[in-house]
Amino acid sequence: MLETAYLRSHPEEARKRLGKRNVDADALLAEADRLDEQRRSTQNALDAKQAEMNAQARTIGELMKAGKKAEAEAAKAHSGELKEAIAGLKDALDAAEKALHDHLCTIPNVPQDRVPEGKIPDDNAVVMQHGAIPELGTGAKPHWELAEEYGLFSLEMGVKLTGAGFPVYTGQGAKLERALISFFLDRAAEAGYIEVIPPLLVNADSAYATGQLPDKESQMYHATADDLYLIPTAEVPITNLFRGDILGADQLPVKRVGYTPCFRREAGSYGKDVRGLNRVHQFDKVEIVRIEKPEHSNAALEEMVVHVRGLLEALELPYRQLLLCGGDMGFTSAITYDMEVWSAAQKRWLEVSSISNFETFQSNRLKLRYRGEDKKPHLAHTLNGSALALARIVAALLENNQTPEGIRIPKALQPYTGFPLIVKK
RNA sequence: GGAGAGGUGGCAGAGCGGUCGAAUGCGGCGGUCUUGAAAACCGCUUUGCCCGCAAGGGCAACGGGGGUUCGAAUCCCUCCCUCUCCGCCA
Repeated sequence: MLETAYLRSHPEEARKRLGKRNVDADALLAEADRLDEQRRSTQNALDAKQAEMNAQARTIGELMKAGKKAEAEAAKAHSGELKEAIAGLKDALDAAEKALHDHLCTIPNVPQDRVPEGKIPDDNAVVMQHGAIPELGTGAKPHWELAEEYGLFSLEMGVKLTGAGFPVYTGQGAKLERALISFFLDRAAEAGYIEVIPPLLVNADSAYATGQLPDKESQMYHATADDLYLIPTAEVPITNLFRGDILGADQLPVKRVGYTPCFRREAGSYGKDVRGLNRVHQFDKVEIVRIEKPEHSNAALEEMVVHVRGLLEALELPYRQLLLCGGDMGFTSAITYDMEVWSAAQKRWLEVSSISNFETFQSNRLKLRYRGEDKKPHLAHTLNGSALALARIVAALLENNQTPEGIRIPKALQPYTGFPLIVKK
């Protein structure tokens, strides 16, 4: 959620930056301005009445103490209408605050200046590309066929247990999954991220604070008996760890990493996007989260990108880095890089990481602050990135490394799998 | 799931319905003293919103919500949470 203070102090900048989104920036900001103005004038009126009320109560207290009963009673006479006025203003203030808040919830974060213009994924900028695109011979198989052949995972088994989109990993496939998780966690630890194993269910307050609620409710599984939500990403519990905190300047930066399964309903998806592991309802992901001072958040973003590139290079996967255009960015982000790996049999790029700087958009809802040089609390910047999302990495690894002898495991991963080659069962 | 206890400032812990945003202790910050440090002593030390260039001022907040009252941290209702014991259990 954007800060009204920012909108008031930088109206032109906000309008310009928001203009890169597929939204009517002028209308959204004008309405925000109007509602904010209304809220403040109501607040002023209420404050004045309450000050009056307080003064009167104090007077009556003093009269009572002095034993001037009659005068005290007389002073009470006026209080009825004051009370009524206050009640009315309170209702008006609640309504004004709610209207403003609801409206602010519909305004996406303002993109940074370097975010490219554009409305669709084709407008994203390719920042860099790394690694040769492998040419597989004829007979190359997509990962879902390889999975069957080598007994690595089964979506059919998942259907029996749960429903579509819940893979069951078996044998070397299960081992590969576990190896990747350990590998990613170890690399993050080396980079200074402290590991966290959070709950997989969160309450509505948490889901709200990181922005999954109210707008993306349909993305999450909801355990209604206890009113808890299955996390769609570790970002939710890990970022919420710091909800409401005021961190000391010496506590920054905060660097956390967490492995969790992620649960997504993915309502409305269909077609080639959902074949095999391309899009599933449950997948494993290692997520890195950072809390930074504003002046350092963009440098932190680049550090995260370098970290993720290192992972992809260690896995010997061809990849490219995109800078998302204004129209394709997530609602809460100020700037996002996507990392995509080449899936050689499908001959397409698969998104395996999204690395974003949210600036104060999330921390405003989280009320996550740090104490600045001036000893006062300021909203911190939050960032996160996948490092990495497992299912699609597995898909690319299987496809790109298939050979007549079996599926080759990248060297860096072999200490974790314990085998250099996936062979037929 | 059953029974009981409790939710106050960073922590601990007070608080007759009337200047209580809140005693006191600890912690933290600044200062005096000291060659330095410790100790001792003195002062400061919550957050949000609003008005203001600032100085400063106003309003709100003692788990959440509602009620009683001229006035509530203090009384009533309700919800939530935590802890202890019992049951069940990886």
